[in-house]
Amino acid sequence: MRLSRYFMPTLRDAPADAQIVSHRLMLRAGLVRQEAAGIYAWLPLGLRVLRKIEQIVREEMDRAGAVEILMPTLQLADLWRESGRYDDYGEEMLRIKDRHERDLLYGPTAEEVVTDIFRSYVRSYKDLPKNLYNIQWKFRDERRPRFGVMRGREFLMKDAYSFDVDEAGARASYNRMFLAYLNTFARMELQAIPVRADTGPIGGDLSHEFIILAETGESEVFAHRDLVEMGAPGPDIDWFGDLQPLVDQRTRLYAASDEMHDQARFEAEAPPEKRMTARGIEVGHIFYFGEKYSKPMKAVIAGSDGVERPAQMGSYGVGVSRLVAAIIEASHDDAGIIWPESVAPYGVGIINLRPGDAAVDAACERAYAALTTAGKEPLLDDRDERPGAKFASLDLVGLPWQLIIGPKGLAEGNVELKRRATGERQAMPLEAALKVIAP
RNA sequence: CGGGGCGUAGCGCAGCCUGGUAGCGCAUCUGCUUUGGGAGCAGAGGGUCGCAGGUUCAAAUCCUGCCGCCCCGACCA
Repeated sequence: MRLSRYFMPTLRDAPADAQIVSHRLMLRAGLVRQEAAGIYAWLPLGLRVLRKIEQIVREEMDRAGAVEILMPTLQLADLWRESGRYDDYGEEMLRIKDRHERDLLYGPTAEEVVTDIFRSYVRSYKDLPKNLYNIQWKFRDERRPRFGVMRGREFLMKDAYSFDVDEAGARASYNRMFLAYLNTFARMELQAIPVRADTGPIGGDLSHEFIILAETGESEVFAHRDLVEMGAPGPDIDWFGDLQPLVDQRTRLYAASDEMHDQARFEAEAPPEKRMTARGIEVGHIFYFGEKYSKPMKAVIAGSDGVERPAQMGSYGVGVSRLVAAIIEASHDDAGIIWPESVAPYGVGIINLRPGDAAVDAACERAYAALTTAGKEPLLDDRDERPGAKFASLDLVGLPWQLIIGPKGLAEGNVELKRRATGERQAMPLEAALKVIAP
């Protein structure tokens, strides 16, 4: 993409409304524009990041055996009356009427819809397990939207729903999601800590929140340090084998968010040098909730004994749009965003320091063509701006590499290659720089 | 929803207390000079001062109501 033809409205000053760093940087870098409290338009750069995150989530869901569908944003109130949640959900649900005076709602989640789909087609234990997911916009009429897209009223969520014939199967489904989440966040270069979460009235120990570490996060986490260092299991595990040991390994170490924290247990279970207290952002939440929806909605499955029983269900959420902000919170500096390579909107910014200079233009075009061919998605800054302005706006939008091409360097046969994350710069011939970026 | 704050040009702000017909920086446009970390000079354009009432000879400024937005708290991907 050439900046001269692009739409990347960067701002020198962030609007006063934006308080936290990710919100300020998202507005300054031209990723989003606020339309109302908690409601945002996604601009080209922000949309590209959102799509890349979405794609990573999709790939890891697919790998773990989940199957993508797309459910509507508008849902029938009658379905929610069946589960009993229409009256329970409260003011956060955006309720609307169509022209026939029928009650609809803009979905805050999709347990009812997916259960309705499931029960329409699946009858036998032989068809299980199933895990259906979608990546769709959700609406919650938050009392207090805040922190930009971190807590919006409209947000993009990946929500998966597992169906199993019994609790053992449901636990296996839960484990797949548990490990898939660790892989998902690891691909975004985030350190995610699974912490035991409140399961509410369902009980049991099968609910975890995934907190990513960021100094500016809203919640405090207390965790055994080994948990962070253990990292993700990686893609090459036997997804339909016994995952329990891998999960146990990661759940027996102490980890709690502030509301679940027990200092005495923490001190008993983790030696002082292993106790880590940090700030974090919740980016995922998984639950096993059994028959909560399948029972009232009569999503029943015939077992091998021929007896019909409600399906055992779990649900698994990832805040896709929230992740955009969370990644920025976890990865930025005074100059702007530092995108992990996997979610960067473009792979490399080519800075033409002197548009109109034939040699510089030619070198930029050569780099642009080579990097495009190599799949590195270059963004060529060919605007008629001063060098300083280009450096500043490329630092702000945070592409992993900057390839700086100007007359002075070219006279010596060199371009300059800068790593955004470290600030490290190196002069070298263009061909060498291209090899570094696209080996 | 309770508490606090803020709405003046695209963005950041001053002016309001003490009413007299709107200003600064950045951005934008034109010209010239510049060009390796957000240039300099000269000129230009752009504002129903959130909205609606009221007080007054006169309202951005005072009063009332409403709307919007932000922050803290209680709740949440």
